[in-house]
Amino acid sequence: MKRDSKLSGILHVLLHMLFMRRPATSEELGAMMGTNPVVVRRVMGGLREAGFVTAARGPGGGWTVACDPAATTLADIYRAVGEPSAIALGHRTEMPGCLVEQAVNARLDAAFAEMAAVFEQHLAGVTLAALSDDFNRRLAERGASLEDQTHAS
Amino acid sequence: MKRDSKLSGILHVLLHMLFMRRPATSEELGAMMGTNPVVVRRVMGGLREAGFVTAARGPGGGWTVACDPAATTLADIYRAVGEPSAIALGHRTEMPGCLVEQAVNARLDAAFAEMAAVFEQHLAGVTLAALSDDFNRRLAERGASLEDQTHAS
DNA sequence: CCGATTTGTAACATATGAAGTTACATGAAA
DNA sequence: TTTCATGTAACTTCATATGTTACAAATCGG
Repeated sequence: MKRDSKLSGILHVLLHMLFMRRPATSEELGAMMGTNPVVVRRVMGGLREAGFVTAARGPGGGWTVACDPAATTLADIYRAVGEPSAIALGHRTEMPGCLVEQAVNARLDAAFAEMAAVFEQHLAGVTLAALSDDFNRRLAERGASLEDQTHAS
Repeated sequence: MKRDSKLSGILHVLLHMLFMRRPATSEELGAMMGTNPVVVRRVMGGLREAGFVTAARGPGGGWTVACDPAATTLADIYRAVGEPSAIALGHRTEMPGCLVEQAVNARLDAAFAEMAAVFEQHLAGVTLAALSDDFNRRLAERGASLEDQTHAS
């Protein structure tokens, strides 16, 4: 199955934005994510609607973080990007007239629901600030500077 | 994302096979699963290699369950069908030179690993016999007979 | 007002992978 | 030796995440 990488991608650019003092354009963020500016706008649009970022048009415009990183969890971001299904398995048929299929689906659904719950709980336990701390820890371990990470790399 | 339904499908036919006294052909199983006999052979092939079913060629041949349903768990079957990834989310890049991406990936990987573990544990706690019991319970609730479930339905 | 810059969005194109299909070889039973 | 069945390779189809093009709308500096 082709994996959805919206969450991964958007977290990446959000974290970069936390270290920038000025609005970031879709073009810049696209370069960071290795993708097209339009893709960035599409995904960031969800965050904008949810109020986690703001967008400004025109020269000097771009995207700005508009939430408290210590109060925003990965679960919030996950929902804002449309909560794409985290589960790659499914049923063969959704409307089984067959009782065998019903028995199978019921068990699998229970497992799927458990997975989804565990995932969201995990995300809810990690704030953007925590991610930012992770990053700073890695920087320190490497003895690298913030500027080294501005995605010439 | 297109969901992988091999586990769902194969459990369905396995359960049917438990209630049959004779080998089931790929054609019959395909009709039950609403798919092509070749697809059935492909997936059953994994179970055969793992020893959970046997296949016989020629007239009167077909597939036969060759394991103890009370000793075979859904986790066994899941592995036998190739353990397709249960997780629909992924990283944007796998080899990040960027420390931001590393920080993000590490957190997401932890969440994914937790999901996968929970899923396999859940599957490991359900035997084919338990599924069969589920089915019989549903039959009783409905007051239906076994024959009603032979997939004309 | 004008032109440059940037977001917003629709419409279309590409790529990936699960599932479906065709074709034919192999083996077993009557 | 014919018929029924699996075994498997090769190809097609379909869904959908992502990428691309095109252009409208808004904002800023002059």
